Amino acid sequence: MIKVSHDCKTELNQAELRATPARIAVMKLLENTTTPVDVTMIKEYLDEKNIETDPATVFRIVNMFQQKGLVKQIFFNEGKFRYELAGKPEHHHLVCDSCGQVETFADCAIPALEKDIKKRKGFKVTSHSLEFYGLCDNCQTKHN
Amino acid sequence: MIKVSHDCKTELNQAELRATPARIAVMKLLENTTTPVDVTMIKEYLDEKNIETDPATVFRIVNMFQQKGLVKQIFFNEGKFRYELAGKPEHHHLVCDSCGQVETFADCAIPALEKDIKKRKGFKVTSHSLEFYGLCDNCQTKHN
DNA sequence: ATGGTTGCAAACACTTTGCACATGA
DNA sequence: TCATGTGCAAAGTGTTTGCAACCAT
Repeated sequence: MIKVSHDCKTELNQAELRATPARIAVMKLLENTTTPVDVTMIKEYLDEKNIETDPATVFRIVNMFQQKGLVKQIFFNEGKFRYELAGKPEHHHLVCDSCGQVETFADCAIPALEKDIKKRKGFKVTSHSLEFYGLCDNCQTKHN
Repeated sequence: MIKVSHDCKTELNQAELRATPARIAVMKLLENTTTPVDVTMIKEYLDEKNIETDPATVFRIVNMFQQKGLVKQIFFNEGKFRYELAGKPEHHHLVCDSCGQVETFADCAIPALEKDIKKRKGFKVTSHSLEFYGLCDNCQTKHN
């Protein structure tokens, strides 16, 4: 029983959030994009869809989504946050320093590391961030 | 031949930077601290040492240091950058969500992962960031 | 002496907040 | 209806920049 297309409205209501046009559109964007997006990108998307908003509202939306556990904040050393849908299978990002393209990479050895950290440091890991920076396949051939 | 205490002045000159009081002090702070520091913390340290500066100068100093490869920018999901001396052995940070204390953790499996990434994605990793968030030993007993 | 550095003030980018108005349930 | 959301404007951070004065080399 595969649910191909989410019903954003219901999804929002389940999170105890009212389904406003802006929120529905942000949900849709997040569901259809593979790269984490920042507030400016979201705003541009809303503009395209002729949904009037201002940045403050977009910030409020993503913050609320985050609080409800719908999205995850990501940081790429750009001085601003990006957001992606939470609940995706564990994965990390490969950020190209040259073209900015973002690939994803699953399957890493972190869970084992976390156990090790607990054992050796007594520190209980609840989350982590792991991003890789470098050159994507394309940019390697272009530039060197 | 172990060099116990660095000569910050020489070190700066080697990096083609003039050894000003502020820069020397920042070098010293970085050498004597185990936790990555942000600009505000640096500024406070300089105040204590009665070295007049303003934040713009501190930003210029850390940016210049970074450009010269003397320091590394670190991000802890706080909305601002921290800095630590570059050239330390590879390690990662354990950031306590409760008290903010930062421990370090060496020896992780990333280098092997990077090879895997190159093989599977063609992406050439030049750097990565890996931080863990959770509860330090102390805060686990205090809060739960 | 002179070019790298700094202080100050102003500008920027990103993000948050207060309040009156609008709207989804 | 009425609590929840939004628009607008203003303010709060963190960071960068232009320019004249300053100081390390």
